[in-house]
Amino acid sequence: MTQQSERVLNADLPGHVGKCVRVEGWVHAIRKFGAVNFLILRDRSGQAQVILEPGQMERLDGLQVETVVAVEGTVEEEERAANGVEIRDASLEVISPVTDVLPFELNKRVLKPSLDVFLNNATVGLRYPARAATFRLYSDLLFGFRDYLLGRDFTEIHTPKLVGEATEGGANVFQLDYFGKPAYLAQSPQLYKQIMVGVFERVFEIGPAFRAEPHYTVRHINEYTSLDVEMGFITGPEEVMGLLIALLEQMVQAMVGRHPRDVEALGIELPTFGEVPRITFREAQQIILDRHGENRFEEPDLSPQDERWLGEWALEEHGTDFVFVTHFPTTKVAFYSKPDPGDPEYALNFDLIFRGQELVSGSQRINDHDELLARLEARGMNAASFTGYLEAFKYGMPPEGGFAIGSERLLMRLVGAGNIRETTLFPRDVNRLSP
RNA sequence: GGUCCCGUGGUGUAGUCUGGUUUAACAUGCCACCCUGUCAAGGUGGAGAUCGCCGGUUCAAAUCCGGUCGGGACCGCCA
Repeated sequence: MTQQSERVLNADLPGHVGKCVRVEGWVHAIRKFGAVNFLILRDRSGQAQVILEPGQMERLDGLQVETVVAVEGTVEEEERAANGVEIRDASLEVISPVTDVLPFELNKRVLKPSLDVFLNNATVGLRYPARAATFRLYSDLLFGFRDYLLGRDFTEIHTPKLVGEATEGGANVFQLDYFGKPAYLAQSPQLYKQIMVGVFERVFEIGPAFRAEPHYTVRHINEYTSLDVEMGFITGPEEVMGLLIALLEQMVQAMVGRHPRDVEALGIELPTFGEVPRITFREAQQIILDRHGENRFEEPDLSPQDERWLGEWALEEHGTDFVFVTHFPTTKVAFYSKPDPGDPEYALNFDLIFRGQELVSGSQRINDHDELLARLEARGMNAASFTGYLEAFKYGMPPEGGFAIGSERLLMRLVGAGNIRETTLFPRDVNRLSP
């Protein structure tokens, strides 16, 4: 049995100058010059340049890029190589040959295929370095999310996605057959996370949310990953909003700290936080009237155009990429949102707009059992189907509140993607159920 | 669900408005050959598309009309 060198990652090669190493990865590109050939090898850490003599080059005859290979050779300093080193005197071993031509080029500066073609071939398309980098940063954002919350005594939970009742009412749920009974895919962990405040005070969940709405927009998909936070013993929604901003700052820091080269390579414009303005729904409408001459006072909610305008306002007037809009009409918010005691027409809720798009919504919740019951009945909802939820309030619930971040939207806005499907690994939309 | 746009080699586009010198063009990819420093390599040559599908108008359709399927954008709704 021949002694096999231990694998070295491409990014670590500069620390192995003069040594014989083994690298493994995918053939990203080949540049043939007859006598001397360049092989660009890609692994999880990055790319490396290998010099292949013609005899070694022959081993790739008939094979395509993305062939998986192992290369053993000597690391040499080389100014002309991309990261200052290259591998010479290399011997190449094919680990997994590729004979089919790729559906589109992965080794060009720009990715050419339309989004539809890309997504139909996402299994290989995601290997495109910039796309892989995007999702590496997504992982960092989630790390930052966990890191911040665990550090503040939050408990991570996972609540069921198969539920017997539609979470918040409405018909926009996927129904399925559960041993002969109707069941639904959870549209939100909302009710369960509130229940869990009664156990842990502070909880969070990273999990899927399913929405059966047939929406055709660049910012909606039918399965998305929701970043849910819920906390008890709050003094008001302001406390929750403060935590949200600090949390987002840490998430961005995690991204920059863990993969600064990806941040740079993707040309990410880091968000400006500053003092995030907090305006009420009515104030937001006034701003739109003042700045754009559009009277929105009869509208029960903000339109996408309104959100874009408010994003511009926040940037120009407050130098921040964020703006809170609070106190939406009580009739418009979810049944569990607490009305403002000072003006019950409006709720103690908030939306956070990031770069002109709704990113987070949250509120202080009704924590009084009887008030909750009355609210359900006033809305014509069947209180009997909320028995388990209501029980948690019957047996003692502190003032509490929370929010949910659309994780793919956050990533979309950070990397400047034009469509949420670009920041979802395998998006589920009205027409797409595979891959 | 409403409105509007788009389907041309593997991929991305031009050509469509104003039907006919279009054996459908260009780039990239693929194949072959040349090249000792590329890094979006370069050069020469080659293969690859009955122009989404069905029907209609016409002497003639990628081009005009109708239907159909597929894709995209905006609105509604939301994260």
